[in-house]
Amino acid sequence: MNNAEQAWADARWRFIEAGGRTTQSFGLGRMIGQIYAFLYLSDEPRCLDDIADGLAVSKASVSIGVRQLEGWLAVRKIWIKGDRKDFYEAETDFGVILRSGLLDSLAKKLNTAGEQLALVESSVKEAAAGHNGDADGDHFRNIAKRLKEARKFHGKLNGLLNNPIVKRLL
Amino acid sequence: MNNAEQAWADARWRFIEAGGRTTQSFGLGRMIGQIYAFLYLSDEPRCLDDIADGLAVSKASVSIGVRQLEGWLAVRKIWIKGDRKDFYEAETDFGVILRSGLLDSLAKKLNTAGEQLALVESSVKEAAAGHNGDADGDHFRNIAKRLKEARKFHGKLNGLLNNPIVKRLL
DNA sequence: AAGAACGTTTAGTTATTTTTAAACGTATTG
DNA sequence: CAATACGTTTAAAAATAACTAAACGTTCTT
Repeated sequence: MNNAEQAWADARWRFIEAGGRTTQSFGLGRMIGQIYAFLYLSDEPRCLDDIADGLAVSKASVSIGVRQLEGWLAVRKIWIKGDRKDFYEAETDFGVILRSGLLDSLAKKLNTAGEQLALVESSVKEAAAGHNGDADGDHFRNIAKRLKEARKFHGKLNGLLNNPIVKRLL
Repeated sequence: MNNAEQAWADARWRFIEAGGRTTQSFGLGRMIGQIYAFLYLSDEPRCLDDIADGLAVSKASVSIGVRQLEGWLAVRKIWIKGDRKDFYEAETDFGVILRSGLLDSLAKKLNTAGEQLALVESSVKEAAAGHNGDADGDHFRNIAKRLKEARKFHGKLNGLLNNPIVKRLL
């Protein structure tokens, strides 16, 4: 391998590692980013073994990671006739990934958070009702007020995530 | 503890746990969400020991977690005269937290990702230049094209994060 | 100045997550 | 139908992250 080739191999590997660190920092695990980066730097589809070899990890890890990526539409399964292997290629349109994959899961998390808010809010209202006029009542009513604000913000965020203008910007 | 009180204690604890799970799912760790939820349901500032007792964890964990939360402006240190303890209260304006804390760190991550993109892009361009006309050259030029698109998207995202309209919506 | 009350750091432990090797199931080939 | 080539599952190992107890350094109190 000559100098130029080595330089490219180095750059490529650093990019893959950076991808891994990035997804890691979002709590998605290292494999996800590494696999995606690997496929992103391939202009032709790759099979599981290619990926596993390329990243020096087990095929099992790749199998799991690839499935996750597929769920987010970050990666696409390619059928090559005459070959039994599953091939994968990276979705290069980040807008698709963001909209269909990541923002979706964000919206879901936001939703369960909202449910928890509603639960505790109704509970604190009940508590407040049971302490009408006394000092503890003030305590509960204060908290109820906060929770109401929180729910308002929750709605605002939800709206933003579904805002067509914002979506268009991606 | 009577029935109503027990119901409130339960709801409260479930809320705290849900907070922990939420931050966990974002890769921020469980403590962060639990501490924040605890303070959020207190209408008066709490010291480290209060929090540690309330969550049944060590003071060391709380000390670390609280510092993290402070960095995001999600929690504020309160000085109560005549008391040497540090008290903390939750920032109840989620807009502040999002803008000053979370989006900031998101922007930073986006930025380092952009740097990596630029690095690998310049490297692939060099590689392409070294293979002018041959088949490998096409390979490199294909990848270069992708990376250019990626950088474009990166810029778009960056713009969105700094978009005043979006900021106003929070 | 000694003692007590803090918050922080750190070294070690525990818990969790990630990764792997091997077993497995299925489809394909000879 | 036996052998091979796959992708997936799973149980265990390895790596990582979270958490704690104890030691520490400060600041306050007496």
